Amino acid sequence: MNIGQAAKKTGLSAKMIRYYESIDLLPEAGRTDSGYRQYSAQDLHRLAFIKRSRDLGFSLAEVSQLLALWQDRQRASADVKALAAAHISELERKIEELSGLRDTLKDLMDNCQGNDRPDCPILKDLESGCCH
Amino acid sequence: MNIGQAAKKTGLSAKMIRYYESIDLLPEAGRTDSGYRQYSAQDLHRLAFIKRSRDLGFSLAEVSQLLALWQDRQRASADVKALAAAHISELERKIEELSGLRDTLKDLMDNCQGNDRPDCPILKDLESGCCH
DNA sequence: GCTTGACCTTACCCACATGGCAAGGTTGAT
DNA sequence: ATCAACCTTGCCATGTGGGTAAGGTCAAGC
Repeated sequence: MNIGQAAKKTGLSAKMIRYYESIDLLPEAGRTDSGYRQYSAQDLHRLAFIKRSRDLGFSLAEVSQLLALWQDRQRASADVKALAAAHISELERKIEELSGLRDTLKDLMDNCQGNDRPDCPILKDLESGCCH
Repeated sequence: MNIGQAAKKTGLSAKMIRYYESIDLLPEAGRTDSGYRQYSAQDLHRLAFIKRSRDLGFSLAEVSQLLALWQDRQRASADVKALAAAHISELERKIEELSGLRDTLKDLMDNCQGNDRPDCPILKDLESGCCH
């Protein structure tokens, strides 16, 4: 199967499949005589694993670790669970960070008339950190 | 005041101050005879505005718009409020997205024993999107 | 056999916001 | 004079892609 078909079947772009190969997330694909990459059902399986992992927000470095665990029949499920837990922690950290920003902005917005006049507590806050 | 001092006072790095100047977020700084950039209290004020805006999660493009409104004495506070509202919407979209990922991962984790054995529902999920 | 269009290849440049490093000039204090 | 601490510009890197160009290949239709 050519790269375009593999891309369609997995939801990845051909570009990204080549990129993953270039950073050794994928082994070098087989080639036809004319140099076209060829993908087997097993290759598609690996690509789909990557796609799903990315969709769940894992970084490529994390995907690399997950792939290693996936391939390792001696793995301990605790290792996978630890990776997932670390990722969840990171997600929660980001969620907290963004929620804090949202709350701050909401407070500022609620105090802003939002009319034709220039007075604006949002701008007042933004300039407030200044050098006094 | 030299760039290092301005950086310390605003919490920005000297590198970023130069970068902001290069992308016209800042006017070209004054220079000493030997070429050192010089910053006035007014310059610091603008830098602090940028810092605070960045800390609230606005992109540099949004900061640019905020600066324009800040400088415009004829501005309507509604315009500032609209910018803030758009940013809040974006924050909430991201929060929802991350929360969804977190919930999915939590479900998977809860079903994983996390022991020495290789069986792992997390890996099973990751490979599940495959080509059948 | 030739053309055409769809596919493939590599190799660049772009984004975002920032960090790092190198090579060299300036300043101020000792 | 020297030395440290500052400044300058310029280049490279990050991570996860998108775009685009110049060229090779393949299959279908004529």
